[in-house]
Amino acid sequence: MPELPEVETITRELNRRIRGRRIEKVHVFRADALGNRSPEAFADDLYRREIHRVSRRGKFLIFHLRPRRYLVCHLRMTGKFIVTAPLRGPHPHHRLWFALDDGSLLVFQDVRCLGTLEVVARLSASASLERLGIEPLSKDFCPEWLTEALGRSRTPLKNWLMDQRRIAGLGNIYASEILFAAGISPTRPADSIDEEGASRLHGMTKRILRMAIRKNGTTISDFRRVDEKTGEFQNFLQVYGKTGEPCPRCKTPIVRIRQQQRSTFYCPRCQL
DNA sequence: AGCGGAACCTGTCGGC
DNA sequence: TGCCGACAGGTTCCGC
Repeated sequence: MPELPEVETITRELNRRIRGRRIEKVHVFRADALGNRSPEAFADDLYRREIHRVSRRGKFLIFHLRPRRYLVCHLRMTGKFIVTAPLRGPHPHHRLWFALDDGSLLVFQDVRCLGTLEVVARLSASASLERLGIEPLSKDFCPEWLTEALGRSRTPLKNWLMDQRRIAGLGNIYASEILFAAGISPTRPADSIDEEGASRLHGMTKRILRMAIRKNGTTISDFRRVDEKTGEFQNFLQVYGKTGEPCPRCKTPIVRIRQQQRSTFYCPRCQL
């Protein structure tokens, strides 16, 4: 489900809704997300800590707690955080409840149970965070960095963009959309992109991510905001999921191919 | 280094 | 109606 813009949307909304709240109780209905951790140990780690703020790194959501702990979450395909008034009982896909000190409920729900929640004392103790590459909306992500990094790999560009060890936060939707906007084929080897192409790719990456954040992310089926509203960027997609539809630029039918067991959508005429 | 394939899960949809 | 395969905003591990 969520890529950088969706996680950023959730981060901002959680900051608005639950910053400063204290966790009074943790209910675990299904513990898949906790890995090997027992629900009791997990709950003990969080008990009575304050949610000081929420941040994002790549596609990870990070709750900064006081006294100091970090709850590091990955929503994978179908994970969601919803803030609601107290409920009588869990809905079928509710996996955890965090009861907060103002009476509201922070719900973690996840249809496919692929999401992960981890508590650490220092962020550097999280192996998954340590693996992540550059933040595409940071100043460090510049055309020079991109040109240099692309030159060191022969991987097909779409795969390259989705590798979280290189750039953190791009997934299947935005990789396709960025490549379309930049007019570059998803199958081109990374090191075949010249400086001008890298510069376009850099510009479109920033532009599309920013626009998607402004539209509160993309809802195809599952993604929901903290208040259960959908995002709006699905109305602005140019190629993702548009197999057979005319390319918005040249009217050539959009094509779907498989790369790394994922669908890639592109225009075979505009993207070279 | 990097690919394909499978695994982790559940749900939905289309075809027969 | 019901069964089966394909597919889904993700990541990781294994073998080659």
